Amino acid sequence: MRKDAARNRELLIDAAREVFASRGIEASLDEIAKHAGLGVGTAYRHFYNKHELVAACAQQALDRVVEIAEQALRVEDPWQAIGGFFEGVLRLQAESRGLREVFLGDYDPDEVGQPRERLVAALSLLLARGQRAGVVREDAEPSDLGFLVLMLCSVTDVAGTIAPDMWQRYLPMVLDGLRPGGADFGGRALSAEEMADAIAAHKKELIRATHIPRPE
Amino acid sequence: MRKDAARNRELLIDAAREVFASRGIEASLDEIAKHAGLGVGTAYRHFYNKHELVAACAQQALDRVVEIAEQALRVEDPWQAIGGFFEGVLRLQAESRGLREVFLGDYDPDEVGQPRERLVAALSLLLARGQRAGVVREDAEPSDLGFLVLMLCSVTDVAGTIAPDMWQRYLPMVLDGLRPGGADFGGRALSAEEMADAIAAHKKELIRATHIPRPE
Amino acid sequence: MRKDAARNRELLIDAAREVFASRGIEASLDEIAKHAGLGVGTAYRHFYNKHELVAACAQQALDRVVEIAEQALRVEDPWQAIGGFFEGVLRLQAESRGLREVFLGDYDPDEVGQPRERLVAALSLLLARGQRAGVVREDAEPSDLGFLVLMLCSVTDVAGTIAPDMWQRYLPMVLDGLRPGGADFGGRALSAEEMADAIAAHKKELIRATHIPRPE
Amino acid sequence: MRKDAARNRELLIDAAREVFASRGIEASLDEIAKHAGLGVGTAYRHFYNKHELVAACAQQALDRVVEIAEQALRVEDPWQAIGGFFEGVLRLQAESRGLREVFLGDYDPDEVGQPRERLVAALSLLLARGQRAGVVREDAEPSDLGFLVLMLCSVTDVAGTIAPDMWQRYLPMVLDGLRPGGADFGGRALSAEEMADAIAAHKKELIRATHIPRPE
DNA sequence: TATGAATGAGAGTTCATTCAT
DNA sequence: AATGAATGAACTCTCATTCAT
Repeated sequence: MRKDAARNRELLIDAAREVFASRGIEASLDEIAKHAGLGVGTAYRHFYNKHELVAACAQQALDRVVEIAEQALRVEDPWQAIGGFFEGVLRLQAESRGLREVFLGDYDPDEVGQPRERLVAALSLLLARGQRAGVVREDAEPSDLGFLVLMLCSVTDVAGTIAPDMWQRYLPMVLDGLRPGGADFGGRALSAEEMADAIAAHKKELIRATHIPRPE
Repeated sequence: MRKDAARNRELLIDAAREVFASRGIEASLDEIAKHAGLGVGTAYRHFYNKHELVAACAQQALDRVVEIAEQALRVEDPWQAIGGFFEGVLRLQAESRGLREVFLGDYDPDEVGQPRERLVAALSLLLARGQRAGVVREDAEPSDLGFLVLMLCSVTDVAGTIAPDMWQRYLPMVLDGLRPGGADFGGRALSAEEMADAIAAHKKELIRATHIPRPE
Repeated sequence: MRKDAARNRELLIDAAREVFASRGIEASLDEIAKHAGLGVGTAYRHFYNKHELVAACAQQALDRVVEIAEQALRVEDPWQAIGGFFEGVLRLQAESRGLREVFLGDYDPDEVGQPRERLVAALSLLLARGQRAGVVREDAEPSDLGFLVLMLCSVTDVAGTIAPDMWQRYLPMVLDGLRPGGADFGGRALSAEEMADAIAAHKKELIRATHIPRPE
Repeated sequence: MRKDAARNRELLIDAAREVFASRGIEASLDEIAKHAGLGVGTAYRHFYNKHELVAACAQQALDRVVEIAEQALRVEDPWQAIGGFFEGVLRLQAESRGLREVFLGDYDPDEVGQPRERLVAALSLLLARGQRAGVVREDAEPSDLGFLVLMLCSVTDVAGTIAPDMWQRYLPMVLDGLRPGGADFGGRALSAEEMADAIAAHKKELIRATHIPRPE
């Protein structure tokens, strides 16, 4: 029984991801449930409201990014590890359009705590290793990795079906910017907390697409 | 009366920009009209449907970007001209959040022909001047300017209210990438037509939020 | 000035008839006014509301039927006069579809008094002449002429574009029914007043399509 | 639940018939749903749009007419069978005003195929029996039965509440017209297909009141 | 527990009518 | 007197959410 419930939850999240990708985030729950081969009612047994389903998708996306970051940590060469992280995320983004939208809007910072911390930890390590090895500039910070990968994501997002690999054109430039001797940064970086705040703020915008917060 | 009508059209577009910025693109026409101090019916006298109002906002945004590009052309120094263009666009984006969303979705390529051509023309000139002066790498293309500015826009978009000037941190890196001797590009650039296509395709995604094309 | 006003009134009624015929009675006043080459405001100078414009069309239709009846009276032969009346009305109906709808809904018995009386008078005379000449059965009444012509109108109405002359198939039968020795009538006839009442009642149904009676 | 759903479907059709009868076909779905004691949403669960609800009413009306025709076939005497058919339909029409409007506009010839065929079959049989027995003229055709009953319906339609039985006055005349030796027909009859076409064309007029076809 | 029917608020859109010019 | 812009109530339809089965 428990197994079935868990299975249905997965089915719903997967269906949601697919339907959101093709129909946009304003797809109806009816359609998602049907796509999952379940009734709407079942969706409401697993998620308090549409918003929570979206959040679960975001969670899943975040999980995959964390995985990519942790995999990168297993790469011996510190510089290749960083490159691998970028490529991994971008490839994910290219295949599941809208990931960025969903990823950024991770919807409930309070509930996503742990994976986020794991992400920050992984990125910090990735960066520190590079800096220790002298292949990454000293003034780079973990949040820079976040913003730089985001920048490339937005290229993919717009280039879309026409040229889903467009990010590859700008990747060397971005990586080059991380090297020691790269152009001076034009301002200070965001701390991990600030970045979390920024994302949380940005999420509000996206959340409006799903409106209706918890009651009470 | 004509004057009042024109005034109301402006009022509506302004209201739409503001409401879209704060409530997202799925804000209702009722709300926009109210914000403009007008009745819904009036909105429909001026715009065939919601989609057309969004398109008008996009048009306006595009116009402003074109202006910025043309202003940049009047700057003597070719390199400063390019930097000025980047700064101008980013500053605009920072002040009117959501510009990117609306700008990219300029909604009817067929109807926006002329401004877009003016934009491409201006960017091409900007680039050519830089290349002739030897301050811009030879293999850069107009579409690169577009994507690079977009990348910085996305930073602003996410950093939002927390750090609306975050783009400044990455601007030097991006500009550095345009210099001769910058890191090799990782793939070919998009031609102006391809970029237009990509944007047009991307727009479809956004258009789903507004759907309902002209009838007949 | 007076001339212009009268001219515009005619223009509007004509436009209304045409637009109602092609677009149905739910056509908008805007469209009718545009078709007449005038502004909506002008329509409201001439007609208190949409309902009154419809009523004016009905009035005009009634006038034309009265004319047909009075023309028939000028035909020497009493039987041919009656046949001529039927043919005249049906031909009118065939060419301007929807006449029946508009005609029946003559909308304000109080205001249409005179033409209706002229119609009843003409029909009574038509009938009496036939009865006096012995070519029409004695128990026929003026309202019978009305219903019989209506029956044929409904055939035209449905046969529509496919076979606008379908009424001709059943005309002999109907006329035969008016002859002395025709099949016995199955019930009593309506008096002129009753028929007026029936039409007035029926009109209410049609009026609902135009709703909104005078205020107060 | 299935039972409840079916019940609600019936409730909606019944409510629609009643509301259409009293308020006209342009009654709002809100009103119909309320009359049925249901929410609008429920109406839309059962019928894709207003048009389909009207079509369902038409379907029901057609079904009842088919029943009447098939009942008539069970009457021994061929002539009385025909008279019974006329009386049955007219009585139905008298009690549910607007039947004619809704009946004629049976809205989707493709989907109503079977009942229509059953009707044509029944009418053909009715007629053939009469002709074989020598009580119906040889040149009468099934479509004649349709038009003749329609003619009487229009009388009822107009006479309305004032004299709902007015059709009885003209029934003998009409039946007499079907007898051998009745007045010559004034033109050819419509074939079953042509009549279907005429009705389908007429329906377009009515459909305008309901517009908006299925999407895609 | 799963289902899908029911609900109703809310969105986009139209149009009779009013009124400033 | 004529115009057409402005208004807002009303209509059709959608969809997140609830609830009977």
